[in-house]
Amino acid sequence: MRLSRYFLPILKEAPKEAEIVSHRLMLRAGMIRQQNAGIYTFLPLGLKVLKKIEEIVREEQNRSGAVELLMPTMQSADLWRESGRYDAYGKEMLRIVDRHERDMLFGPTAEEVVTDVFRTYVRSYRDLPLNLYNIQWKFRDEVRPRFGLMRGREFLMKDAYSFDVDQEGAIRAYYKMFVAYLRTYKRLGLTAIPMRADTGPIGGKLSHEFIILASTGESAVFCDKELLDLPVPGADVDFDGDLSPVVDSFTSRYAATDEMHDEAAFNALPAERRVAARGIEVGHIFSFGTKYSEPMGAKVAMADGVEKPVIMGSYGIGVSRLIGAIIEASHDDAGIIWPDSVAPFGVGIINLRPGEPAVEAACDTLYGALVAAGKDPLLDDTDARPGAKFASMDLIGLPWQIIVGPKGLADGVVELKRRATGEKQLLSLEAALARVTEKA
RNA sequence: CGGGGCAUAGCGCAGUCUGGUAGCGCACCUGCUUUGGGAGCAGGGGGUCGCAAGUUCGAAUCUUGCUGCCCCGACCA
Repeated sequence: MRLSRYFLPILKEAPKEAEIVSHRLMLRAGMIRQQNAGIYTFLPLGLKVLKKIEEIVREEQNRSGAVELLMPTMQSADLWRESGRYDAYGKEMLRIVDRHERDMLFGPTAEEVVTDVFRTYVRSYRDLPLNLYNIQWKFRDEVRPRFGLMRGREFLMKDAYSFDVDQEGAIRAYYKMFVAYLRTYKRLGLTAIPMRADTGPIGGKLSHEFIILASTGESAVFCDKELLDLPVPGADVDFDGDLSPVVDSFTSRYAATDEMHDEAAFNALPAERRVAARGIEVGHIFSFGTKYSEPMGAKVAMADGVEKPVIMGSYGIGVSRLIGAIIEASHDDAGIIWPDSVAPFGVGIINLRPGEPAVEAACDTLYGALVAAGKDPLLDDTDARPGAKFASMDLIGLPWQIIVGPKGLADGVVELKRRATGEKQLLSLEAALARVTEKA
């Protein structure tokens, strides 16, 4: 993409409503535009990041064996009356009456819809296990939306739902998601720590929040330092095999949010392993048995011919929230520092002297080669001054910058800069290209 | 939902206390000079001062009501 033909409204000063760093940087970098409290337009740059995160989430869900579908944003109140949640949910649910006076709602989650889909088609234990997921916009009419994308009212969520014949199968389904989540966050450049979560009135031990550490996190968290460096399974992990060693390696170490915190257990750790920090919740998984299958009649015939309600679990990742979370975890004074996996463009090329033939030619060569290599470059071909271009490129945080100017070209070199480290080196065009396109 | 704050040009702000018909920086447009870390000079465009009533000869400024947004707390991907 050539910047002169793109839509990237960069702001020098952040609007005053933005307080936390990720919100400020997203507004300044022209990624989002607030339309209402907790409701945002995703501008082109923000949309590119959202799509990249979404795709990584999707790949890891698929790898674990979950199957994607797409459920509607508008749901019928009748389904929610079946589960008993229509009255229970409260004001967070946005309720709408259509032209025929039918009660509708903007889905805050999709247990009811997915259970309805399941009961319509699945009749036999032989069709299980099954895990259905979708990546869809949700709406929760939060009392106090805040922190930009961290707590919006309209947000993009991946929500998966598992169906099993027995508790043993449900645990297996839970473990698959547990491992898929570890892999997902790892690929996003984040260190996420699973923490035991309150299961509420449903009970059961199977509930974890995935938390990333960031000073601006919403909740206080406590954990064993060893959790920060535990190995995460590779892409070759066998999801049909025994995942409990992996899960146990995480769950056997102390980790809790403040509401689940056990001071005594925490203090039993050696002092140097105690981590007390702030955290951002980026995922939540739990197993809830027959809470929905029972009242909604989602049953399968067992081998003996008797019908039994299925055991369910649900697994959420806040996809749009992750944009904010990644920025909270990865930025400096100059702006965002994108992990390579989610960067909106792979490489930024700065043309310091648009209109000068040698510089233009070098930029065109780089641009063409990077496009061919699939690196999706952004070429700043505008006539802004060098300082402004450097500042903008640092702000939007692309992993690599190639700076092309007449002085360097006179010596046959361009400057290659790594955004994360600030490291700069003077290289020939070919060497810079090779460096940027080599496999990480 | 309790507590606090803000609303003046696209963004950041001054002006409000003490009423006299709106200003600064950035951004934007034109021209010239400039060009390796947010350029300089000159000229220019853009605002029903959140909305509505009221007080007054006169309201951004005073009064009342409303709306929107932000922050702290309780709750959530």
